[in-house]
Amino acid sequence: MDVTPILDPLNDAQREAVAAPAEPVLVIAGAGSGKTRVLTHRAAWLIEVEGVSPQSLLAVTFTNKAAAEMRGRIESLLKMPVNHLWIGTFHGLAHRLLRRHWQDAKLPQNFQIIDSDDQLRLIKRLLKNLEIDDSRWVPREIQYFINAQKDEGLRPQHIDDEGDETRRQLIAFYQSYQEICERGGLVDFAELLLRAHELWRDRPDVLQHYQRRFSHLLVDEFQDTNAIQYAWLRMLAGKTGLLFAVGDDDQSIYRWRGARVEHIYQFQKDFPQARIVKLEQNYRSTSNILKAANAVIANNSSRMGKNLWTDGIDGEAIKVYSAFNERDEADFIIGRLRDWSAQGNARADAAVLYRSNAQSRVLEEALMNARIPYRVYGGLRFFERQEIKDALAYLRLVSNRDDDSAFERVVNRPTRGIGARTVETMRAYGRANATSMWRAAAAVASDTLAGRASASVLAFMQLIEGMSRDIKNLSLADKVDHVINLSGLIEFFKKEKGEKGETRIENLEELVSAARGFVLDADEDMDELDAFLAHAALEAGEGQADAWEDCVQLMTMHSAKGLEFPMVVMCGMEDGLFPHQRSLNDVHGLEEERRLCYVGITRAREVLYVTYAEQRRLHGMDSYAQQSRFIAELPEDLVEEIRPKIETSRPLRQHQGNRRIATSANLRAGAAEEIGVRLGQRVRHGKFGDGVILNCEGHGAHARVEVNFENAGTKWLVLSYANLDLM
DNA sequence: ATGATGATATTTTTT
DNA sequence: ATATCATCAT
Repeated sequence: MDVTPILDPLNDAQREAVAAPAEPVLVIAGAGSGKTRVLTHRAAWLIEVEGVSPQSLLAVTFTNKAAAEMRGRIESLLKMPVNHLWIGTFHGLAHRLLRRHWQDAKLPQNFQIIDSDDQLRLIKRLLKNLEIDDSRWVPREIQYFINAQKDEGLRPQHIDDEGDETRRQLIAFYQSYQEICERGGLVDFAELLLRAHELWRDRPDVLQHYQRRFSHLLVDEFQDTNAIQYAWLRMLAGKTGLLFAVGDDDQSIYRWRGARVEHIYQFQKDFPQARIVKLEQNYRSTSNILKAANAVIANNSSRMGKNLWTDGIDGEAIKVYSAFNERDEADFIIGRLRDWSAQGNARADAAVLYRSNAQSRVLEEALMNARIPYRVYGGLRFFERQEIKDALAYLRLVSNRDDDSAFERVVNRPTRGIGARTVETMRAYGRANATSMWRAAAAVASDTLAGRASASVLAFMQLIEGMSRDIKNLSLADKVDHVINLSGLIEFFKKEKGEKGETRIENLEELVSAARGFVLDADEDMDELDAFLAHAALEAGEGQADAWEDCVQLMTMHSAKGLEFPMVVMCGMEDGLFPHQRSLNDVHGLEEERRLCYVGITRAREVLYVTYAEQRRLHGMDSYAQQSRFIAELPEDLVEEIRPKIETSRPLRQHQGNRRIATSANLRAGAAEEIGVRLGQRVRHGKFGDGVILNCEGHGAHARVEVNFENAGTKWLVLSYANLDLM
């Protein structure tokens, strides 16, 4: 057996993990230390060297992208396709189990998956239906509560209300929500995991089957597992299963959605014989960047402890720029991006990272003005678009009439004379008789409802029944096409003003293509339409499937995790923004923000800029902030401060006399002359109108003037950007 | 059923 | 500043 291709490209630590004997292994893999490489080489090692059948391997990831990448890399290592190797997301694998054992899991065969948006709508409707004072309840919080309980593996009957009325009510909501889901055969994301766990818990025979089959479990991003995911893994591993988990406690940034780093410590308790391997050699960044990252993360108290190092070069210093305001910050970034391009680098190799999405706007405006192509990550994905979800809801209703979530979505979309009143009547009937909207509609249409409403409801029901009959023997794509055409959605969107409707119709056509390209997994014995609907829910598609152009990359630090760029700008580094205001108050929150900062820094390969604005317009208000405490945590000797401001405009100290003030005034006048304006000069601004120059500071591209506008008050403007007309 | 008006809140995101 | 949402008027 030639093990060279598997072991040769590895360093000692990586090799120790990959070639570990049959024992549980926990790999603490620092950023850029070759985590995916270890995972894929371990799989190859097991198959090729240990003779483990691919069928006995289960590899779990968090995202579809990671799953696809892992499969691709294992196949290229082994130089053969590994179809029987189960690689997937926790949710995807749980879904697979539930489809195979739908009866044991007490689900209808055609159960459907609802996404968080469907879930939220369901909860909003539930509140209406229960005639609850909805000013007291925020649907999002109820959703959060339900998911948090499910993530912990808890059913309503397991939860203690602790004598708290609010909590008691929340538990009641969970209960009612669950009843609606059960009735409609609906399964939300958290439910997939919980059900799969309960399936194994309640059916030892089923569990045993999988325990026997999967002798080796590989887990990616282990620090991101929530309680139910870890419980699921532990159950599957049983006494003899071998868990190989890879993660980084310092990159745990998803506590707010249930992830528990503590599982890394729990692992060592649950598997005391486990081998722990730390990967600390970094193959991504310059030494300076790594030193900075190490220094920042060292301020966290709860960590396993790890120090990244490289045998590469020191590289450039980390450049910190303090901007006057967010526009000046954006201008500075534009300048650096221009330099970057001018030095012959690809724009796509530069990324601008920010803490929250709202920050992208100013950057986008500046990039647009500067004619620099850019791409914003995140945003609406294909299967999440309204029109797509509308079409899918029709399909869901065709597949299962009791799907209330789908029913409510499309019953009056396009408008067909079934208004709020009529729907309310149906809801009331449904609630009173504990039945679905569809059955309620049937019952109500024949007696309770008035003529017009009744006719509309009957027409809707006939439409769905008709669709169901018509498409029975059609191919999947033709089914989708037919349902879209009969639904009336096309005409409905045609009436929409602007180009929006046009785009929506194009998207619906795209949905038909997606259906045409959909291939049902050969060893999955399930209805093709149901499989397609599940696929739509579990893989919402690309956020921005733009053609690959050479674009600057804009994204949040969260979405940057797992990526790397030769040049990185971390912007908006102000206390209150990053670390975020809502995380400032508790230690856990602050430490998570710091880990996020660590993630941001370690995205950079060669060049790292850190910027902040002293003044920022946020929520329509100007606010002043201190630079982020994380900036102060960067070692001084690694940092180069970029300070364009000149000292003349610094506030004068109390003890300074008139003479100094006069000098200062002269200096300002001189500075004004230098940048081509005169104090007291009248100017005109495109937006603020006419005004008078009161003051100025800085020079070159950073020169600013203070202008007193007749109608807009006093403002500081960056001269090179403000486009002032001198009068 | 649709549109205008005013109140409200505004991290992070995958499945 | 702005997006979302409920409420009220047309």
